[in-house]
Amino acid sequence: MKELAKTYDPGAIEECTYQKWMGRKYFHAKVDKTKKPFTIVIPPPNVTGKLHMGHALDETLQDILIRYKRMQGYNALWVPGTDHASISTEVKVTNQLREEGIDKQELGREGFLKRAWQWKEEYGGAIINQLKKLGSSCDWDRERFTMDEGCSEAVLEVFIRLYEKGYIYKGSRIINWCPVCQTSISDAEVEHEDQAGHFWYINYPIADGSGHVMIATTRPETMLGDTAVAVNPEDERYQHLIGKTLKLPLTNREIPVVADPYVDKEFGTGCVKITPAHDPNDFEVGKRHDLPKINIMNDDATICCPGKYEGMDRYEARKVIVKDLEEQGLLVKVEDHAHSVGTHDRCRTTVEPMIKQQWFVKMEELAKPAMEAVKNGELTFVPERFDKIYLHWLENIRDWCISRQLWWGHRIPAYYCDDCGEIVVAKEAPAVCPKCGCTHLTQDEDTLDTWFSSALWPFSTLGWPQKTEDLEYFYPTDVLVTGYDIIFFWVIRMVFSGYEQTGKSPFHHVLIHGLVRDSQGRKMSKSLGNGIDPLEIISEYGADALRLTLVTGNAPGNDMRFLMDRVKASRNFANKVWNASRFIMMNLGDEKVTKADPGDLRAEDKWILSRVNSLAKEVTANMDSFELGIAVQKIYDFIWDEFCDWYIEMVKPRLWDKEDASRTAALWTLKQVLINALKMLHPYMPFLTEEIFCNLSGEESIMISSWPEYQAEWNFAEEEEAVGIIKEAVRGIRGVRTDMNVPNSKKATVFVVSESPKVQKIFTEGKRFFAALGFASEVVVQKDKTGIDENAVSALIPEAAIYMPLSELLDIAKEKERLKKEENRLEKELARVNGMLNNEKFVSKAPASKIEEEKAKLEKYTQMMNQVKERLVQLGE
RNA sequence: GGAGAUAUAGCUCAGCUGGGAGAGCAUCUGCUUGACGUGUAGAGGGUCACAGGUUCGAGUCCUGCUAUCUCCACCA
Repeated sequence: MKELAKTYDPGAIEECTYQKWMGRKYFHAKVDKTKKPFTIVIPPPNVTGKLHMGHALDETLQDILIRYKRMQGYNALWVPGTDHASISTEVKVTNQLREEGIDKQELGREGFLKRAWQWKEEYGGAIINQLKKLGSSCDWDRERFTMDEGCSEAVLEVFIRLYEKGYIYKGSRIINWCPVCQTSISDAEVEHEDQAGHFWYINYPIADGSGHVMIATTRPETMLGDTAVAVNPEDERYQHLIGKTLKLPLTNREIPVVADPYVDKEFGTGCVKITPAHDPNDFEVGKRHDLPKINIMNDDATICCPGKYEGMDRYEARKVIVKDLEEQGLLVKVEDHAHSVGTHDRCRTTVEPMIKQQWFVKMEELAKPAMEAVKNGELTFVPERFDKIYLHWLENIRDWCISRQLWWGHRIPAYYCDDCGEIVVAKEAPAVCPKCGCTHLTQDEDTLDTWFSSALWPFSTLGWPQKTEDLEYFYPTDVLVTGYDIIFFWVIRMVFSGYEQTGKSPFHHVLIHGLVRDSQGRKMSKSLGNGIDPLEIISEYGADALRLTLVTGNAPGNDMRFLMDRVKASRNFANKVWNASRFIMMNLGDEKVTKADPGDLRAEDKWILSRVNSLAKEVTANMDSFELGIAVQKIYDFIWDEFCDWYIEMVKPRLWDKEDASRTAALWTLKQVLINALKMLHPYMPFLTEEIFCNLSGEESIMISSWPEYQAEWNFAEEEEAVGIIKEAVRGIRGVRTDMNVPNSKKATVFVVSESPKVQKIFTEGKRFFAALGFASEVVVQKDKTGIDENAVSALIPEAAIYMPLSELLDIAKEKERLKKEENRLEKELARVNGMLNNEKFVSKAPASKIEEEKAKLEKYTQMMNQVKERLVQLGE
């Protein structure tokens, strides 16, 4: 057994421990029908990504579950990988090219993709290595990428299947356009934010010269594309206008006044300009009234209408248009108006609704089984409240725009015949057009939304669409762990894709976590510069300390603040475990101590065995219901409080005494309990526990050892009670001594007075604890106060009265004060208990066990109260 | 406009299906006892936001209300 350092040094062991695990293939899982599988697929981080606290939390939770299940004997598989992250990566590569003075368009599609792959190979792996620093036990042999061969095949397969079933269609519809990224984006990618803006009131002249119609708009520039003005059909003010024609200012185009219930009579002027090509609502109104759709913008959001405004940016055009209207006397007034503006979540640019030919997934039918899954419990969210958010989104789902005007991604497998216009959707380019037989076919230029491929991740990574053994065995996966921020983007799309393609939910449970915020509760962000780098925390405090910090004291689904004080507390705990282990190993020396004679086990041994036993039961139950923070809190308290501060201290005298017949039993118990505690801690703190476990047990690895299970022979109720009483007594003695300012060096005889033979026995057997824990020189147990100095200091516990003849130190005033306080407390307790027991309704309605419990308390408090009163009388009160 | 979350000790937060208010940090007072001062022993500190209700009993369930945060939503 090697000498251990005085403090735990994570840096010294993490790297080589991880290498050991990798080398021995402990993370690797293969089909084994004799074992039950447990599968998690990683939410693939973007290849552009750098490990941040959100990842650290996400990976830690998954690793805890995987390690736990692996120890429980499951065939645990954690599939890792990365996401190609279409826009993010494309922007990165484009910028890199620009720095080299290369224009993306000039380079062309093929050249660009070559560079993008190079970029992916060079930088895309960084995050994978960072995940390893955390201790993640992913099966790296199975690492996948959303654009690798298998995932790409799955994408083609799904696209074609959905197309053939009519779920994917191409259509000219109004979509969200990002003028900077120059691509369409889905509704989910639009973030709405409130911005201060204006309301411009503008007069549109009636063509027959009979006056004006006043409209209000937040976007005057879009009037260039107006093709109507709408009023509510029931609006009495405007009945006479319906059907009339207006002269659209600045263009002199004539547009009709239409009646449409969409218009809110109360809002604005009750007259709404209709711009079908640049507003989703207007688009709908336009469809109902068969209005023309006039596109007024280029892809970069400059005006494309011929004339004065052509080429102006949309905001510049707005200014000029307002000025022109003012000059023509058509601008009535301007009001401040806050309104919600849609922005692109990647670049914050205000999106422009535009009509474009795009590919869509028809969602209505696909959403049904996804909703049903949650309703019938096939799929559960932890915590449950996310059910509602998920269902609400699905109930209101709209078709999913999946085409992107980007190069980096899965190219849409649609081919157009240049001659006859036929569309062919196929895995490979057809040689000839099936309709006209020509050979002039061109593939669609667009790529797919990056979430299209991640939607297939749980099964594409297991070999789908092939019917692989892996898929058969490991799918559906068990748990998906992710943040609430991507439920819409990802979770929902995986679920409906899973049902559609495999007939099953891709996972049974979704464990949702919140965001890791900074110490002030702000989001960690690049622009604020308040991000904390997990790798720095790991190098300073260790991966285990970081992991523990991230999962302690936080309920699922809630955001958490990242506090350095908590990291330090976690580090301290690691050190505590280290030192407790060091102490045990020092005492074990070269002894193996593989067994103990049960007859040699003392009360404290049985107590701690019993405690670790019930801990295993509780922790297992907590982990099974995903209460990972509660579970680790219990392990933490057990190790630090019960095991270190009590058990180890209690057992020290037996260890010092080499002649003690029960020394081996103590060593054996220390070892057993430590091993069990380490095993329970291992999913949380893998490196620390591995290092100690291997030194202590001589076994290969803790991560392949078995999870502690509750065992009936380690259930010692009697000893638990006895040690409980001893602990109370020790606490009482310590409390009194501190109160009286008695130095530890001042030993005293401890008299224990109890009438109960059972309690007398407990204290007689427990005498040895009082020397070390209660600074006793001698312990005398008796049934009354005979022979005890009147002026002895007292400590009263429910089962006994304890006296210490420290008369020279007895401060009567202080002792009285303490007793009064105790009397006070007891009075309250007694009042409460009596109140309950005297309440007829309580006695008749409460469960019998509860009544018994309260009766027992009454007895205990009464006994205690008598002692206190007696003592007060003794002190002349 | 809907929906959700949070409100518990000075700070950051736990508290599962209702049955005597908890942790870490901070504060105060002790301790050079042979694992650990990244330690140890003790102490102080809370009308569990507010108001009702259900119940023998509510931090926990219900209703309302206030504050803060978040998500969803096409009000020009």
